[in-house]
Amino acid sequence: MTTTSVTSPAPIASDPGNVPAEASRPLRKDAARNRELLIASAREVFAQRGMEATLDDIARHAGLGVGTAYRHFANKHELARALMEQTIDGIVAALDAAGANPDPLAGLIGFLESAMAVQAADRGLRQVMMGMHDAAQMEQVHDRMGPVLEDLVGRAQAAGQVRLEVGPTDIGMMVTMLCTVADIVADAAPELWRRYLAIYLNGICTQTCSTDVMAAFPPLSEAQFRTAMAAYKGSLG
Amino acid sequence: MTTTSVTSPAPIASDPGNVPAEASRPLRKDAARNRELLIASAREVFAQRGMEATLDDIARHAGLGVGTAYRHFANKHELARALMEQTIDGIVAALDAAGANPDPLAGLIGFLESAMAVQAADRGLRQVMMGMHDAAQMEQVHDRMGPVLEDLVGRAQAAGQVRLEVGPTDIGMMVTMLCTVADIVADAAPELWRRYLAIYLNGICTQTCSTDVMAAFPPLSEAQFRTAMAAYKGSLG
DNA sequence: CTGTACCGGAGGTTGTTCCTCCGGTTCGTC
DNA sequence: GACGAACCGGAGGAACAACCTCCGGTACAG
Repeated sequence: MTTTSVTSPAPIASDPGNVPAEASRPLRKDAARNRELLIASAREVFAQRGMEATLDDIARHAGLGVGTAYRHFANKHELARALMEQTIDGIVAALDAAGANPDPLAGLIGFLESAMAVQAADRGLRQVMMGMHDAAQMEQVHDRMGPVLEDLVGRAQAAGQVRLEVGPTDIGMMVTMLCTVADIVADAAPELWRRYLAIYLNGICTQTCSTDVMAAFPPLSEAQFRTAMAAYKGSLG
Repeated sequence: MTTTSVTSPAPIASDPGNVPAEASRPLRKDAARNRELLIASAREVFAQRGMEATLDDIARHAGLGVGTAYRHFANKHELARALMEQTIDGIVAALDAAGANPDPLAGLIGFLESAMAVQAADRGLRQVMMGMHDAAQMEQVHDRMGPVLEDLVGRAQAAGQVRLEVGPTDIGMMVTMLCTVADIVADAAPELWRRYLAIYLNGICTQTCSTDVMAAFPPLSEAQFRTAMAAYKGSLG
């Protein structure tokens, strides 16, 4: 879509190039420092607490006052959007790389693993990818990933690696489901999504495999499961 | 929902027996009628909009004033809890029945299908089962279902029907994931959870199957997927 | 017909989120 | 080293939402 003019190569993070309407004078030293602090803080806070975090939260976490935060960013959405864009670009790039893999299933699995690893560590990102926060940004993701994914699945099927009943949106739905797992066990077992990815892949592939993954990431115990589900309480929304 | 008569012979629905501290006189005719209206309305509203519905909403949906609602029920939680309890009792009963099935896998699958069918139609219930609303009630569910599920999975493994790496909490996690799907496609394809249940079963069973289910419930088209994800926006929390 | 139980919904209370405002501080320049 | 512009901080107000109460008016039971 319209590449946001908000940012340059090293987007938001680096320099005073992102006031759009004005060739601004260089930020004063303290202002520049605080801007960086805010961006770093935002990254952490959004990753940890998700999009419902407040600009107030971000400011406080950066050790700054609220006013300072609002002077630098009109609102949290502007900030969040720019931050997410960077991360999503990385995921899309990973998919493009996967699309070039001569072994389509290996490419697909590799992509899923890297994309999920990023999402497992970032609750804000999960919310964007699951459509729970910014619809426009999610659309953009689908625009860029849809065709590549379709091609990859098609080729994996042609190669006899993936069952013929499977469709491209099954992959999207799988990612969404795995994000739910990642949300639930973010604290207890941050890599448990790998187990359920393995099971699901088992379900859509022609050959059974992944016994080793399932051994490496065993199921939650009954007690762990209960604790995790209870903690999930307010986790979304 | 179903058009069943509101006056079921079940707990909360029937009569003035649930004012605890007082052997109350029978409700006046209009009061009794309104009480039933409120209960029916609550069932619909919670199922459709989930637990974040307000007693105000329920009253309005019943065509009554807010005051009337608050006179009958101290708050929405009291009402919700009683309502959910009935539904959950049904699910637990289904599990107990499944536990008695001589074919453990058939029992397990039958239970999952019936439990998911109920949850797919009731967003409020999904929230309770996923721990997003009432922790105590969820605990109760786990207490009653945990042992039966464990036994069922164990027997299915002993019979060589389910892979040995699988644990009982995998079933719980699977249900949770399927609830996410049900949430997303509640409007677009209310039975699509069956497809993903089939895929997961494929992933945890020793034998591949379910080709027919996957054909009967095909994947969303790209366009459907996008629409559903976009609509999911505020669906949770 | 009369008194009591019940109805309705305006509006108060509390809690949350977002943002603004301005006295005081720091920076960079002369 | 001193002055003005740019910046900081956080109290607090505006906007919103959820929840519940109150009381004038209405419908039922005897």
